[in-house]
Amino acid sequence: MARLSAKVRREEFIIAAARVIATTGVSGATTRKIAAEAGAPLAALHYCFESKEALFQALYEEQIKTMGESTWTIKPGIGVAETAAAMVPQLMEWYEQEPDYAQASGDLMFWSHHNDRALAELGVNAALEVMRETLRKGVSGPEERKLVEPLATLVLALTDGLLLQWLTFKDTQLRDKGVAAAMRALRCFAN
Amino acid sequence: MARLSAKVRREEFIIAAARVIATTGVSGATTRKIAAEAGAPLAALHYCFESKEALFQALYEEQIKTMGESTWTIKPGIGVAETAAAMVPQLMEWYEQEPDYAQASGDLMFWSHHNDRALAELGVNAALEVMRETLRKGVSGPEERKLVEPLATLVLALTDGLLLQWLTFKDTQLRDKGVAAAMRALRCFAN
Amino acid sequence: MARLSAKVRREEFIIAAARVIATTGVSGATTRKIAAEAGAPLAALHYCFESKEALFQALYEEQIKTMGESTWTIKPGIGVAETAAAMVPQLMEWYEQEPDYAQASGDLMFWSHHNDRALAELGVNAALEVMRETLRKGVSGPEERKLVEPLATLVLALTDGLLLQWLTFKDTQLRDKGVAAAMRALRCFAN
Amino acid sequence: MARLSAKVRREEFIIAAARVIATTGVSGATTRKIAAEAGAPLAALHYCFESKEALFQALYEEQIKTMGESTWTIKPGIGVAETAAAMVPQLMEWYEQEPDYAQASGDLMFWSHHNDRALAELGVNAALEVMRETLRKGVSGPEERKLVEPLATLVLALTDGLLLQWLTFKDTQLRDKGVAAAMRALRCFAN
DNA sequence: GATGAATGAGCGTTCATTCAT
DNA sequence: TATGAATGAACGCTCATTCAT
Repeated sequence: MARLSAKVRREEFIIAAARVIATTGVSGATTRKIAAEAGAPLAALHYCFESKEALFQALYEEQIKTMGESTWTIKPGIGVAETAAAMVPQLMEWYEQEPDYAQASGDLMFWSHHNDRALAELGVNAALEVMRETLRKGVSGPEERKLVEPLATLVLALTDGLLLQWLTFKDTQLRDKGVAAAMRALRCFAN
Repeated sequence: MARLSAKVRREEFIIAAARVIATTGVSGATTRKIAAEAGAPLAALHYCFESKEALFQALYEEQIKTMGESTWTIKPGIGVAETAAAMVPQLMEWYEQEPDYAQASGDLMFWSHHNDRALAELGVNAALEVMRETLRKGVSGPEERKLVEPLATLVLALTDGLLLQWLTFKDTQLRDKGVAAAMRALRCFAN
Repeated sequence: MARLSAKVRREEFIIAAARVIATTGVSGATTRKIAAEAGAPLAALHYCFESKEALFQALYEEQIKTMGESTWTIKPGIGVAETAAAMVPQLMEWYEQEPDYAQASGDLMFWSHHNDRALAELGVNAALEVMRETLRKGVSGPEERKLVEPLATLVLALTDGLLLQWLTFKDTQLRDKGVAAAMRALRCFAN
Repeated sequence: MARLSAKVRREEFIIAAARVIATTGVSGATTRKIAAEAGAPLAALHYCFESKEALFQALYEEQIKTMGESTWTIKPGIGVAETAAAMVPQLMEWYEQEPDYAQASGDLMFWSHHNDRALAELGVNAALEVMRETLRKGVSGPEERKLVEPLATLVLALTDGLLLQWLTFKDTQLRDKGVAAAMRALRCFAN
């Protein structure tokens, strides 16, 4: 019970941290604000996490894990071109459904550059791996295998880039045009 | 310290701010660190800028301006496909030559999301406009005009996304593969 | 520093603030000086009070309360004339016994004019009410009731005015002459 | 011309200081605010005055001088009682006509306690002397001479005290009642 | 185990003042 | 002489963290 409670508390702090970072950025995300957002006493934060940095790491790691566990609606063997194309709108949709996580994820990406390069690399590598795995599921022929790697890079770059534009404008129309263009680019790249 | 024109001083603070942000991130970029990096007394910072925030804005605005003034080696009338393709390596090269500005620019992009949304939009809009203008120079036929807009979005998204990967790994080989893939994607998108 | 109840700590800061204000005036009463005077770390001040202003308010409010709780040696039914006359030396004596509070009280009176007018009015109203109440205790006949209000004003004005002179010269002889004159004026005013 | 200009400038700074002190109190009266209020460059203040303190002293001295030069409408030989009584409303009227000077004067009185005791004493002594002189003009018989000293003390104390109440409430009715009471007290004191 | 109390370090900013011209 | 430029010192305050209970 106590063990569980601690786990639950950790999770609550992580969620609160995401919300606060999404609102104020990393530089404005103080322990006080996070504790308040979590509805927990300030000292509890350091009871659950060694430091604020550790909390941010945990959040970033969780976001990486979440991305890995995300379910993609991909028809197996549909071909890498269609698979890659299908990934873009699905990712962007997830960003829209979880705007706090999307925003915080970007903030933490840059934060990790300055505070934990290994984690930063882990994050991008994890994302790349997710792309690869998903693409592999769609592979329809042996010669398509060679396309998995560059497509993974492309899909990640495109979705990151489009996320930036989305976070800036929050403009659905603009986003959809970008998504359509990205899909077409990926399709013809792979054909 | 010798008497300097306010303009020179401002510029020095801006350069120092870029370096400090590139090293520590926005959250670690304190006025004292920036002043030390600039070799100036702390009070001088507030003599030149109303606030730390104003300094960051000035830096971000300058980066936007710099991007607009960057010279592209584009052969006029070469066609939008080739133009778009040519832009990717040129931008990435600039990022490599100015790593501090590249890193700080990313940090400030997210910082502006939380502190000055108008500036954030200005930044992305400026970048998009640069892409459009450059693409227009390469337009070879009237039917290519329609491609300028989606290509601008794509080039920006791709280069932003590749910058993220580059900032994370600083791996030249990886970057070149990404650049090659992006170029191919853009070429076949436009043909 | 040992663990202290928040109440005790607050009180210590208030006393320290009174001493510092009495010495340096409000404009010289910095948080650092007050904390040093209280023998407490600077951060503790802001743990107990929201701001320096809040500490000053608390001090001023306490002084108002203290004044209300002060015990007057008044024989009931002695008549308003004698009561009013008796109040002057008693108040001046208290000022002499608590010179820091007397001085700080004057400083804060003017400080409150500029920072919290409501508090300033509260202070004077509280003082007036104390005068009224005390005078009422001395009332010996129904026709004296009408004298309570003007006497309250007069006693307060006279004691404030004499306090100013006392704070300036700290001259006991001078003060006693002033007190004697004030007593005579009040006596014959009421007869 | 230049000499005159310097003199004029000094005067302008003094007037500006009075206004700023009246508005913000001594603690909020910064050199910048005063210079701005005077419409003069900041450095000019230190060109005219050795320090901010010197400016405040000059202001306080001028206020003392002004008080000495104030013209009283006193009928000679009317008797000390009537003279004293007549002084109260005249002073209060002057306070109403020059609210900034009245407020600043009070602030500076307490400021001088902490920064220049000699000046503080000078101020009160000057005020007392003004009271004495004016009272002497009204003396109607030799036996009234003895009343000049205590009356001077009383008039000053009463007007200071009433000023405090006036500055706090800015309530004309209340002030007039206080003035009436003070006049009656002075009259019967001297008869 | 859980938390209110406490704090050293450092924050962004403003101050009165001086200096170079 | 007159002033924009410049600054050391200090300001009020908040930070992440620890400690006593």
